Amino acid sequence: MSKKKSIPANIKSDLEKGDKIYQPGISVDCTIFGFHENVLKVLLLKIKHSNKWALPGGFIYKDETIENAAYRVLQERTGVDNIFLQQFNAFSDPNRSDITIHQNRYLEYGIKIPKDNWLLQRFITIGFYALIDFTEVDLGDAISNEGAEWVDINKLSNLMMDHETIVLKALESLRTQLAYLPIGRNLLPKKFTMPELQKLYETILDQKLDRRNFQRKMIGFGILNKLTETRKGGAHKAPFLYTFNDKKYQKALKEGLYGSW
Amino acid sequence: MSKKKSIPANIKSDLEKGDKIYQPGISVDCTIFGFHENVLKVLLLKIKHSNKWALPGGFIYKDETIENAAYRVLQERTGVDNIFLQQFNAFSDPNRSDITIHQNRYLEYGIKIPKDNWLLQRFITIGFYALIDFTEVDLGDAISNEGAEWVDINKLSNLMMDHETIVLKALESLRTQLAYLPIGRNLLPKKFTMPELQKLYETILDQKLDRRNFQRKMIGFGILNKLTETRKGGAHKAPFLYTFNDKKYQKALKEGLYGSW
DNA sequence: TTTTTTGTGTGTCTTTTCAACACATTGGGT
DNA sequence: ACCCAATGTGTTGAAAAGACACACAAAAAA
Repeated sequence: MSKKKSIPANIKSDLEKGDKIYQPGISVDCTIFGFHENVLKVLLLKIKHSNKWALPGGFIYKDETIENAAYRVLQERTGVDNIFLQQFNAFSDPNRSDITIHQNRYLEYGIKIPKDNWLLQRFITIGFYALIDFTEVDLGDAISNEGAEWVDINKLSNLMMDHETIVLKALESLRTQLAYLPIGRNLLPKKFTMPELQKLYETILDQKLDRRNFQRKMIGFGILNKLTETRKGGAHKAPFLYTFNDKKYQKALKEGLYGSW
Repeated sequence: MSKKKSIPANIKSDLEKGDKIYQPGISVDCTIFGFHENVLKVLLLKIKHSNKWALPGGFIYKDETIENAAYRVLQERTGVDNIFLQQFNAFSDPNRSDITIHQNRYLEYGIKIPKDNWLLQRFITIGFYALIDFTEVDLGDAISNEGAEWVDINKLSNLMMDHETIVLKALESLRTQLAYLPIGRNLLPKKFTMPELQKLYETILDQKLDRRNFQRKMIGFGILNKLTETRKGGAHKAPFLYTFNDKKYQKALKEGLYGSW
């Protein structure tokens, strides 16, 4: 048995008055994608006293939209502002919840959650996925006391509840969107090279692309600014740096990269 | 004042015990698309004692998925079995609800809904869209006592709450999916002609398509069976009839019409 | 300093796809 | 029997996609 610790005020009030301030039975969960060292990663939270991992998620205040709730969660966890956020699916398996997670969380403070407490109800969760510039996130700082880590999308294991399903569905949605929407603006640093952008695409799509055709296609989209600078320091010929043309990028986000039919 | 009518048992129990049997604060709303006389239509319900229209929707039982709830709603309203159903968005504007609609509904029976009743809470709704063979729906039969009507997608008016927003978003999703998924299987009768299929596409996309290129493209997808029969009776050359190849159609639904990159 | 290594920049050719168009065919109307 | 209008089918040129070759530059090795 662990020694009783004093319970933080917000955790206590969530338990006792959560049903008054939150929309009951609904939550948001965010699959946060980041790109680092040529690997696509998702931000996961370590659950205390357990070997399981969870997606950052939260509840919805009675007077806010789910989009706002998702953004709030992202802000709290990453501190980043420049985020692409996209709702993609609601998950509603009646058995998706795992009440032991909540119970263990409060057991730490010597509290047993009453059976009829709102936290132990069935929850339906709205899945969002977010694209974030890995380099702007400071895990130690903005993240809560529970451990947080970027996990390789291909090495997921021990996710709680249906969170692995959610991540995989998020990835599927991202891949689909990649076909007709520009991405990268939020996953890469301000300045980046063409090979870096290509690696990002290859990683998300999980397939090799032809270097020269990729470049021609990307430039054809007309959303890039080629800079005169190059990225020195690499072991070989210095590639040019690019930035996204914000105006045209936004336009492409609205209208799509192709004109459809 | 209208004379009090006796209240149906299920309506009464919904009010009194709805919070016990339904997931609170969540609903599903279905945008049901049908295609008739070269017009894309949605199935709307007339709200009693009001000039407003509503999407068919419903609540979610505590032990069912939202997909199941949506399917249940469709079954109740259309009686049709062969339905393509797709979740596309959750709508969560805190002010989207309109409690007067519920109140008026119960006022008919002389009942005033208590302020704290679950029905008057804020609701978040999950939007589904459905594709249905117009010819298989019998409005008079399966539909509830409130009037139901197929309404031209271009002539929407007086929809309650945010239901017009939901319909438009559904249409947008349908258009997007059209680009990489086969549709038609559920919107057209078993046998159909190429011109009919083309009209469907033109209507959804709201643009003219070249007759010959369209045919080549469709056949190229490999999801059609060309029959030896023709559709006689038209004033001109009899077009061939087609059916969908169910096996290949299902495969295309899973994998998409193109192989992506 | 010179050479080697290797990832990057750019051009060309071929193949495939897409888009525009022309003519023959057929069923019903007159 | 003839005409009309919509359907069936083929062709052609333009555009996009895919495959490939060679030149260049920065760091590392010699």
